Amino acid sequence: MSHMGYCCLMAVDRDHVLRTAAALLTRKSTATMDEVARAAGISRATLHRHFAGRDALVRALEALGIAECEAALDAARLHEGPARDAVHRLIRRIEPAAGLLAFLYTENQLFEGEEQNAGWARIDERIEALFRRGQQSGEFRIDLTPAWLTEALYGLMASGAWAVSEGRVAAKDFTHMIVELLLGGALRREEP
Amino acid sequence: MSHMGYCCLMAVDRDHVLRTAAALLTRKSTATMDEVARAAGISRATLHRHFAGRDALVRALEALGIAECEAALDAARLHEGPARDAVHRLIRRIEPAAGLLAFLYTENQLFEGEEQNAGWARIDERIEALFRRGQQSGEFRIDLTPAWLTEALYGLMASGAWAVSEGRVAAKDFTHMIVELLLGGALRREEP
DNA sequence: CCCATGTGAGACATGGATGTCTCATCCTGG
DNA sequence: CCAGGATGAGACATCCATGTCTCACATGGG
Repeated sequence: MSHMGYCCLMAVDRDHVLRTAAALLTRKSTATMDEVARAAGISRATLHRHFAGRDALVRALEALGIAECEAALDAARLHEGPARDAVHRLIRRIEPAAGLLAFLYTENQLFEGEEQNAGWARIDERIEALFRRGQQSGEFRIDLTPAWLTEALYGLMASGAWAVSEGRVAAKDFTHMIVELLLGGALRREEP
Repeated sequence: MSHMGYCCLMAVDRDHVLRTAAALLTRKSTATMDEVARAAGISRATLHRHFAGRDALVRALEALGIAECEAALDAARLHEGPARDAVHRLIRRIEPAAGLLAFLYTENQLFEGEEQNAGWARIDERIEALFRRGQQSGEFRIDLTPAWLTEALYGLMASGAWAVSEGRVAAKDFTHMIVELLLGGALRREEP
């Protein structure tokens, strides 16, 4: 416990702050650093000690989102079994992070010129690969590109997260609504 | 031409400014008033003469978006013919405004407490009615609520607009991608 | 016990966007 | 030609979020 630093509190707090910030920014993406701090139950000074500025906070949030996404990707074991079941597992696993992802998704829309975190490219690639596999196995229709299906998945997750947070959709239906809508469109219709 | 006011330029310019601002804010939602003005080819002073502040501009943009939406709703004649064809017509008609709608959709997410324009409620209701009609006629599955289908339509339009603007999807495929994905999910599968 | 570290509260300066105002210019219609 | 409205350029003042710093406190370990 010597070289680990002062105490174990720092890492714990950092994670707690991060998750609180994610929850707040999901609802109000323009929240002030002060609001973020108060939401986490700490002062603005302490918040700034952990994350040097809003940029750093958002970047940390991005890293968290990427990590949770990749964890979900791993846990869903995308290359096993039918692609449609893999999509279902993916969405189920990723649901807890949907709010954070929605925030980051819209946030990234205004990064325009700047290069974005390479993690997103890896994630995009893995999801696209899943849809491609489904197309090659004949499960998914081929007139919708994997890139579009991936983008649509992001859009539906954002819509779903917002709809839930505004009470237009029950939280318990989240996964079902998204899976059914996305798969119903992505699955090739069975011929009569 | 006497009581119409000074000259015809003002109204024309107002519309031009509005559309330019819509195009810019669609790509960069944090654009400065100065950037908006320069994009429209006018000075910040003149922009401020037409729209007293950013709030007023966004509100005007919102009114424009609502007007275009309702025009699309009218033109699509939602209560005629099969519901699935009506959905197709709606998306086709609404496509030109998709970028603006995407901007307003995400913008509205942070209006949190404030009451939002009643126009959105009317539009939501008309779209939900369309999905409800499709469910009652047996065209659409009933396990996805009209509210969710409406929300999903917004989300897919936003995703589609962004995907097109970033070159991940061809602009000419916009309507097809959205209609096929949404309807494929909303349509009841034909029993084998 | 006493010191070190983390923290909260708050002051202060800074920067960026915005609202407002003035003035010179331009154009157009009478 | 001339007067009035509209515009562009720019100067300011202001507001708000942010970055930075100081100081007092408390808490826990040596």
